[in-house]
Amino acid sequence: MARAGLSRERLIRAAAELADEVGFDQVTASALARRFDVKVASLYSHVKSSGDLRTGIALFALDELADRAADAVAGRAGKAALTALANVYRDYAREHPGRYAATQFRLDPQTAAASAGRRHAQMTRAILRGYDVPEPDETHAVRLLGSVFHGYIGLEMGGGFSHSAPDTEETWSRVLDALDALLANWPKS
Amino acid sequence: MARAGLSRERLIRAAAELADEVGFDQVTASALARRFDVKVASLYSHVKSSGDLRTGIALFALDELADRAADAVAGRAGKAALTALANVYRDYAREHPGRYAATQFRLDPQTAAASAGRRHAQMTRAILRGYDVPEPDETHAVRLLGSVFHGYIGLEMGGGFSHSAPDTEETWSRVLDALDALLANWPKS
DNA sequence: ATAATTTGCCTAAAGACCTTAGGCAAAGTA
DNA sequence: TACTTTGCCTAAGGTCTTTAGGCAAATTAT
Repeated sequence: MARAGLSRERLIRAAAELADEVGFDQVTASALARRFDVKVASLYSHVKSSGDLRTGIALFALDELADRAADAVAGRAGKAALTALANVYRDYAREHPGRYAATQFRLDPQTAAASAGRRHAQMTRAILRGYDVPEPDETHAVRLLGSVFHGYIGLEMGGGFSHSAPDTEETWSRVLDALDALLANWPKS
Repeated sequence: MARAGLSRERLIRAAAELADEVGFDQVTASALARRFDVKVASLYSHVKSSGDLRTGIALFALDELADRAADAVAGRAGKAALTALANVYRDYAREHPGRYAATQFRLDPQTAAASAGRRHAQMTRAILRGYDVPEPDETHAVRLLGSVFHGYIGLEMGGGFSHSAPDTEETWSRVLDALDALLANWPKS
């Protein structure tokens, strides 16, 4: 019987696509097996468990997203960099909702440390260099930016802004303006 | 055989407690049945489905949280109100992680409209009255506050701030300072 | 080229969960 | 006390996860 040519890489890639189509938490070993026209048990040679599969998607997405972010901030500074980074996150979430969701999958500390998480923090930090945020406050600012991006995207995708009047594009740009202003006049501690 | 005295109310209450103990997405009809020492099928007279159960928890949590929020903002204005509201959310998330998670469960528009969601938006809006945010910008500000609260709590609970230096309490208070300052000098559109 | 080994996918099976259908006994009503 | 309703039960079919053991295809060695 011909082989299907499975591999951890291919499985995770396909699982990421599946996540975008049906939602991250609907990603199931069975569905993935079906997609490869293979029996479920066959996946277990390549992936330790269902959780391991999810972890794989998360790491993949984190990495892909970090690559895009790095591209976006390269050669930009100040508000241009801020906007570019923010839009990368938001666009990624819209384009690849499943992968974006995977991005928030809780990883154990080990795995998290080895993930692209650091790169993300690093990039946000880089943006602050275009502003006058004093060094000891950097982490606070990084966390604030992370919160706003993550929070806004979460609410927007979750339909939290659905039935209110002004469209979300405008709010988004106002939010970025506000963040820019805030970083520009960072309150002296 | 003596009856267990199930009811939709009791089931949802217990499910909310279960959620806090094992996590919202580990809330399962089976686990709940076990807790009542009852067969799983018995739940289906009181609850339409597993999803219906989750919806129930979500509505319950949304309501409980809105009550706490209302208490907190009552008699306060300006920064005091802002801080109080923000802390209600954060404290609730820490005290009742499962219920807080339920709060973000995606409801269908019908159900969402009938939920306490409006009350939440209303309270955030009320806080803006202590600041000079022009009326047409209110929605933008409400969304920004929601994003920051939701985003910060999500990252903090998800361990996103775990292995960085300054403690999260300080960041939190700096974030609230920043929001206060931002609302106080809301940029003219 | 053939033999030996490794690897990949399969079948089988057991456990957990969800959900529906139909039954019997307890609670509530006539 | 007889009748009706309601609550929890058993039974059963379906999905998903995971482990164990087998056979055949691919790879490597002879």
